[in-house]
Amino acid sequence: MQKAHHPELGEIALIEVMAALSDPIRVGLVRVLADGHERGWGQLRAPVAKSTLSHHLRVLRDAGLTRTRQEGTRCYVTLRGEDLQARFPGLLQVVLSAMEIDDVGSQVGLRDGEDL
Amino acid sequence: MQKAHHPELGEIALIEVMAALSDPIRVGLVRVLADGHERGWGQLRAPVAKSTLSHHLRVLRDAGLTRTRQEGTRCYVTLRGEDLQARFPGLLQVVLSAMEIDDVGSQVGLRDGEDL
DNA sequence: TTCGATGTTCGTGAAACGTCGAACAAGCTA
DNA sequence: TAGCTTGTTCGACGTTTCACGAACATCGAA
Repeated sequence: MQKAHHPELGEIALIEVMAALSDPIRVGLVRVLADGHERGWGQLRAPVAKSTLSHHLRVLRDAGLTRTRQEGTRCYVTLRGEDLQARFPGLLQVVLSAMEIDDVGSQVGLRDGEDL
Repeated sequence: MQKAHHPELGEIALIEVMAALSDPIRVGLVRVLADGHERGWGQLRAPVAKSTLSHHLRVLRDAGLTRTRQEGTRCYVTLRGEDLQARFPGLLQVVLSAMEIDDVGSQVGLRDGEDL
């Protein structure tokens, strides 16, 4: 499909990261990806239309939170855990903990019983 | 003037906190307040009209990040550092560090040479 | 009481956001 | 080739956000 711009490590901006994490759907996606496993696009289950999901994944990518890889017609997405740790140490960890405390984004999950 | 709703500790929502922190002016305000000192409204210097500043301070208050106290015609604002620590441990610390790394919100400061 | 200072609220407008369905592009598969 | 699947892109729409100036309310000072 196309370019899919990923920001460099040094280009990851705090404001955009925060903005990306201020939507429940996106927070849910981050939570699903938090185990570090790469996920196929189709495994993700969220209560929105596919165009909307595409939009949210793009916001996450543009903010530098995730990396998208393409293989044939499919996309795979991963959390940029190490990059985030390098750029803003501790941020991801703390936010993930906070997500659980507040139970944000639980509406997002994986298809059926896929866990790992 | 009026009510000025402050959320209870348990009502502080992660999504709103993140949303509040996704604006440079508000991040700057948080940074100024990060030393824990209470600040008079008039000490704050930000490149926006006063009605806009009022708006931002309201967003921070509604999100549970700050507490506003009134005395006569003046308002004083403080970071709810302890409450935040209790609700989302480590979050504020990490975000403050990230703010410095990315130098966000440096356009906001205190009037003249006021430091403490 | 009158004035000035301080913040809030209101009305407005521009921009951004979240959402959707439809149309499109690209790659498998038959 | 034709058709299916997958994901992106494109308006469109309504909501929310940010910004401003003007008007208002409140209090302290003159």
